Amino acid sequence: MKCKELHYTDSIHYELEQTAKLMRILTAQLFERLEISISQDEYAALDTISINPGICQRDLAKLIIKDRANTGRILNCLEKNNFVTRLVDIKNNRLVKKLKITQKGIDELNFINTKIKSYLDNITEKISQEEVDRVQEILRGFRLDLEKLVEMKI
Amino acid sequence: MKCKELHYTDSIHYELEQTAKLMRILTAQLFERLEISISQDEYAALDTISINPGICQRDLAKLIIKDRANTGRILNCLEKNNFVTRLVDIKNNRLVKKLKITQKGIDELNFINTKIKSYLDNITEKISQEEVDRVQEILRGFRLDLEKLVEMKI
DNA sequence: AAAAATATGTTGCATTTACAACAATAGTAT
DNA sequence: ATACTATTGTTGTAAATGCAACATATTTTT
Repeated sequence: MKCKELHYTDSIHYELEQTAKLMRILTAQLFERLEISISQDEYAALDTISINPGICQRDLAKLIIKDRANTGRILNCLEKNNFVTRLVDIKNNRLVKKLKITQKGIDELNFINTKIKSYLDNITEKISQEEVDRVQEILRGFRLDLEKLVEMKI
Repeated sequence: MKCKELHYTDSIHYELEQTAKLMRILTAQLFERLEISISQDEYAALDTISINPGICQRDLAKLIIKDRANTGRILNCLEKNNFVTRLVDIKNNRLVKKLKITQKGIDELNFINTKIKSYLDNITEKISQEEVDRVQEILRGFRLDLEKLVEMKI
């Protein structure tokens, strides 16, 4: 008798959404309080670009799970602040805008990382590192399965 | 040397957000494909009310993590479809609107549960039930900690 | 070679969402 | 008693988001 899954709100799907929603609100409040100049979406984009130098906009959109329109808008902000550069180039014989983080962007990224690290670590302090790692690993597998199921129109 | 946490996009916080985002998109597509008449937010609200009969709007808002305005709008839809009733009553000497699910609402809830169950189960099929339970348990503790940290203006 | 389909980025718009202001009521303070 | 504050729900509005349409260029099809 599986009473666990009778309610959607008891499912792992809903638990995931609620936790993520809270996490997002908390991060926004943290960014506000620490007077961080960019949004958490811009921060995520900047971090993704720093790991994937030369990535084009569409591939970035897929990684940060935003549509191309909003990815472009995020990049407008980052470019205006000189945190990234857009370089028109060729990829698979296609004109694309390749993205690179600037030195100013790297500095900003490090600055934000330093500022928020202790706060973010604090959230998971009650959970052992092994458990955090384990959850992260399972979530990753979960996400990779989801990516196969979802029709991403990006 | 902890290389894991050097990048925000490698953190459990970001992993959580990405996974939840995909989950939300997939659920929306599922609701669309199965021609389910209400949104997933309305579904979550309906489920929450069914578990907490007589709950007032503000308390519901806290549970589904929406502001009062949008919770009210969700309830407008559910009430228009006769899935819930709003009954003006007193709680702590305050006038509140207490919510109850109707028989039609119960039927709709069961109908949706039946329709989506196999699809949702399918997503986590590669993960053992024990692991799902474990992740859910850890996420729950994580969420409860988050609730203490976040300033909820609801 | 012409036409159709695909890929990439941008613009416009309609929906969603959050936040602030308001109305009504009740408790608390001066 | 009057004024101030707090609670609950609604309305209005500005910002965020997603989706469709477009412009441009390339590949594939006929």
